[in-house]
Amino acid sequence: MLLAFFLHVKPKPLLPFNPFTTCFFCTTTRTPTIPLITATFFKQCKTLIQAKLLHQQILVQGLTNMATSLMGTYIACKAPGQAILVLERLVPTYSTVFWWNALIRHAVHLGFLEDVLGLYRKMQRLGWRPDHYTFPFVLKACGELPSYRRGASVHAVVFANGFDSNVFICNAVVAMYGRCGVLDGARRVFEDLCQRGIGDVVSWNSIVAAYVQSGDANNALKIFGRMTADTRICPDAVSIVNTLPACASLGAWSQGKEVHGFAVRCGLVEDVFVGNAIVDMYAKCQMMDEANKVFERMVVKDVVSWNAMVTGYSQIGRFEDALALFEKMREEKIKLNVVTWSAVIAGYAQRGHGYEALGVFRQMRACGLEPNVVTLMSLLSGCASVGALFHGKETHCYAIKCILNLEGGDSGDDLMVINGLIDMYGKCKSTKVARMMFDSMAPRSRNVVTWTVMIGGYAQHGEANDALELFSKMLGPKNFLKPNAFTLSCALMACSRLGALRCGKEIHAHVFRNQYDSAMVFVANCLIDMYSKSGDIDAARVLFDNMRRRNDVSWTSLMTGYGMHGRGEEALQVFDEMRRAGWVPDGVTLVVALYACSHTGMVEKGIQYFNDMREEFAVVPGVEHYACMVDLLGRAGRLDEALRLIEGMPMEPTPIVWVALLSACRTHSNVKLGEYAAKRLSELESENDGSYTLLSNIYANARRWKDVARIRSLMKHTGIRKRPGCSWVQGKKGTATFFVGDRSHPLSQQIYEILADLIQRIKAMGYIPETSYALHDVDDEEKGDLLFEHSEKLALAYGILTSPEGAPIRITKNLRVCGDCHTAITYISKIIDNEIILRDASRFHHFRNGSCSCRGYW
DNA sequence: GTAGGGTTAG
Repeated sequence: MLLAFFLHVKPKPLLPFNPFTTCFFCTTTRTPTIPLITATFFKQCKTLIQAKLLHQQILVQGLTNMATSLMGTYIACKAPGQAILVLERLVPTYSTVFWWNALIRHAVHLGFLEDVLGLYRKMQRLGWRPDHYTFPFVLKACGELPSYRRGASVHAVVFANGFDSNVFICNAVVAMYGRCGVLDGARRVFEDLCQRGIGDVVSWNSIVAAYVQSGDANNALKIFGRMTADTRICPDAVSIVNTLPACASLGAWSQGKEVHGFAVRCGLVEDVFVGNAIVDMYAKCQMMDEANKVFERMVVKDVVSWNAMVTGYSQIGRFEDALALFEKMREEKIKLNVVTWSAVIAGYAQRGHGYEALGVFRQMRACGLEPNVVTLMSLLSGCASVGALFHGKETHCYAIKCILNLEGGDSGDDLMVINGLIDMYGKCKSTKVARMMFDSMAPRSRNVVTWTVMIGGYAQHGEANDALELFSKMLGPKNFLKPNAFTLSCALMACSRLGALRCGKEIHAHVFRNQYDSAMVFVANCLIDMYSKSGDIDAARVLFDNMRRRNDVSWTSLMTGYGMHGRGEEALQVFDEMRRAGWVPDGVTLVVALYACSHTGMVEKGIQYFNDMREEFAVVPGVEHYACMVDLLGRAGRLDEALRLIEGMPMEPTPIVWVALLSACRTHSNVKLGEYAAKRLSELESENDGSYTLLSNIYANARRWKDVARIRSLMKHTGIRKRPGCSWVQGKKGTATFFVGDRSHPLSQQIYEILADLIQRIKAMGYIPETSYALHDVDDEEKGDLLFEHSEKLALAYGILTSPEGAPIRITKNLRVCGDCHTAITYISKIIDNEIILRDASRFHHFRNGSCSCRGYW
């Protein structure tokens, strides 16, 4: 017998662990001995082969009393079939319900929940009746899966077999229903227990936990109240620990305080879990001083207590305190866990400090801790916030290594990480990679967030058409998923970018038909933005007036709309109303107010706001405010003042400031200052095609053709190409897009005919082409021809061709409108009936009867 | 029975 065993063992000496070869020789006599099988063997068994070796040895030695451990080992090696074989063959004579229960217990402990249910079914098929010991385990498995259907059938068996008098089992039923989210089921069983007077503290705790887990904090607190009033029941630590998160989620600090007091009276505060729950409750209610008081008094603290404090500080924006506490943890040699590190990483990420987040992540790795899903999610949002594509890719590698289940079958965590990755790639302007990930997913595994981050990625990076296409695909019959408020906001953002009024209105109708109460303010603000950026500021106003609830963004969005449409007085009226309504303008609101002033020529008013910012609004002027002021003074032709303002700035001017000055120089034909601004821009290494074009236009206007040529060759050398101007019109049959000299449209011939006719007619009215807007050193007549083919003129001709009489023609241009086109369109508006609404990169122009709403401040 | 995480606007 022994020899046979030797023969079996010997051929596999290379296994990393072999319980038998390691202790098979007596060290003194060098003779073979029979190994003593201990619990360690079972624990160390990690592979199926090792488990089978152990199995052999148990057979050889006839150690049937070790069958339970062996079954557990097989289950741990993911071989429940083998475990059942043990049950059926190894101990046929002993095979009783007891053994089945042992097996089921092992499977539950190891989390093999499907196997638990398989075993449960099989034992019944073989004629074994589950007993009082079986049911709690099986119910636990149903709850954790969760599977209401199977849970309910187990409940039926419990009921049919008269186990409903067993409190232990009934409590498990309550917990099972709770975990499956079937609250009325849980409640019925619980109330039944109470009525029969057999409910114990565990029953009460279970029903409270059920409500808390389902997010019904109100009912959880109600039941806790009933529990404290019931003299037969004495709440324990678990009751407290269950209830406090309910207070926290409601922000119900006063009820939390009562629970805290109750815990003190019952002497339960000494319990670390209770202490932690109290600290956490105060932290979540943003009462960090209270939290700190409890934390300081805690006799026993663990890493959870510290983490609750660190997270609390981080989440209310007291990140310095969070970091200080984090340092203290390290000083006091508290063993940091992955939660601690993740909290700090998330803190940095939330403040947009992606690189610091990465640094902390590296430290965490250096401590030998593996990131988990939460760490990676925080890290990804950090990378996304700063557009750190390279680090994002690095995180992607970690995700593949540590988390993503590459064998398919997306678990919830996988999906979350994939969504985070798509979001990161989208925000880092790698929409192509994002889309590849999106497309490579099984359609059914995508959820609303997956679609939203992809749509949002497109919308944020100027690929608004793709965003809307994807949005309509999402609603299509193949993948109908109900968009949530986030999705709608992203889609509306895309509409805003395109000026896609028709599509925006469809989304508005969808919002109207479906209830989006919880996030209505957010969505309504996006609608205001969409209407105003699509040219219908009055619709935006109606929407604003009808809002039941507003926030500061609502007000600012409306102001922005009025400002863009050149209705600066109304913008400032809204500003005043906003303040009268009790809202405190922030930095953004002031930028919008200044912007409204600058686009309407209210120079003095703007200067006044700017000077009063600190005292009246308690906002320290930032670079963006200075840029607005340079724009304001520049548009008004006060270029010297603008320059002086820049020179007096307390911070380094950013490119936007110089661009503002440069474009003012273009408008007011100031070559010298324009050259200076362009030089400063190039020092900041942020020359873009726009600044070259502006400078070139300035030279052309001064007829300095050599300089124009120089700029052109400079652009060639540096590889910077002028972004092609592009205009589009939203027609009934979709969008028609035009580039300069575009002849690709099917109606091209008619468009050019109409245009030629219009030009003839306005020339007769006194229009003179402003040739300085053409970027070519050719004679004036030819330049005039190039001007006539500008995209906005083509778009207008198409609009006239296709619009019904009297209907407004809405044109959008990706760059600022060309000065010559502006003049030409002003003339044209005199001879046609339609209002022309032109949106360019800077603002709206409403042309009607030979004048434009911008009154020259474009 | 306790802690941490994803998508939206001016």
